[in-house]
Amino acid sequence: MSRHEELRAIALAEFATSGFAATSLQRIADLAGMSKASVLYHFESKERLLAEIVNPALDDLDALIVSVDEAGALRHRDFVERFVDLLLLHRQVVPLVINQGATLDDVPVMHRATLLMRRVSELFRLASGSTLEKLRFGVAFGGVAYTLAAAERLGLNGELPIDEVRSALLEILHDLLVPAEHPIA
Amino acid sequence: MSRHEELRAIALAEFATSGFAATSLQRIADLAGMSKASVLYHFESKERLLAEIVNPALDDLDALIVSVDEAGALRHRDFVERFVDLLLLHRQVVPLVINQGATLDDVPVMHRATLLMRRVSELFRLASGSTLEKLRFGVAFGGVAYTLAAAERLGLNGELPIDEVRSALLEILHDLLVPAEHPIA
DNA sequence: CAGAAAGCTGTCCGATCGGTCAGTACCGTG
DNA sequence: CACGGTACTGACCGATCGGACAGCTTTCTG
Repeated sequence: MSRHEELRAIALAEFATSGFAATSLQRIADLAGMSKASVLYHFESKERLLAEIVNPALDDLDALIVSVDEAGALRHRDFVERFVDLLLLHRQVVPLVINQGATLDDVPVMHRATLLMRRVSELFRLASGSTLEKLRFGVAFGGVAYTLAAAERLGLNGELPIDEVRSALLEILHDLLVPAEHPIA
Repeated sequence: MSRHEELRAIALAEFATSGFAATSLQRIADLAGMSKASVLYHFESKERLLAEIVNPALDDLDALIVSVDEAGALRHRDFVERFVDLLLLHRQVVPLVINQGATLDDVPVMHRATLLMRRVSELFRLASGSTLEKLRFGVAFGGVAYTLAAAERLGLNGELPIDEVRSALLEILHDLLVPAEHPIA
């Protein structure tokens, strides 16, 4: 792992657990065993460091949305599965965006995240749905993100087998997001 | 509304939308039309201000938990309803605790919040359940909290009728938390 | 070996942070 | 009128923040 990637990994872990504003460049430098000035040699600013961390995940999300747009129709079951895989792949970035997106929406990369999440919600055409449907969407994705954040924070990576988490999240999300398909109890 | 209460309300709104660390005493003072020194006259420290904001909600949660303990058994449906009402009553505090509890758990009042949430999870005996059950709990409460945070941030208070929100959240939470009672589709 | 480039650092800067303190204006009460 | 508390303020403090910059090594390359 290059020094550049190592710094990105360290910063991501700190941003996700302690918050962007609360994580100083000095702390990142200490964890990496170098000086603050060296961190700013690799990344021209703290904001740029954040952008390089978050953008890859947003790129993947963008690609997923585009592929759905091109397909013309949304196959819920299929989308939920790919979405969950994406969340798991970028599971450290998820809480960062979810928990601090509101606070940092003046930062370009976080604004991009907000726009992408809005497009996801429009994909489900739930933005114009009933209050219940809107809340189902919010609870589903907010809930998954929060759960991943908590798991990440408590270090349950080893304790909770990731494939179990995957199938559980799939079931929960499917229950919440595809209400039309499951019979009323 | 006394000056003291007014400051608490202003600070709560800022803490919830911008975060505790990112909200300076100077900003609170500006919003209240007074000097920073005056804010520190009313509240001996920034942490104390946070505590006075969060503790009333935690007191209510504590009382709810105690009443369940005394009842001996947990009636899921009943508890969920009272819990949702509590979340709605303190809906500005919820995102504050959920989103920033992890970051600020060295602050006593936030640590108290963490302990109380743990007791709630134990109430459902889901802490020792399967991975699926653990995740159901996380998704449910994380999702509700995130949704309330988003609604608060986007100013949907007027747009989303609160009684509609209440019944919708009840339905969603009940679906997620009382899986044994709803027949498999 | 020479010199360019990359990696890294100590030092300094202005701004802002939470918090302290002496002092001031206003208040109801004797 | 005098006075004791309440509300409030400007000035100041040390610490820390993100960032700029000149200069020092190390490494790569012709």
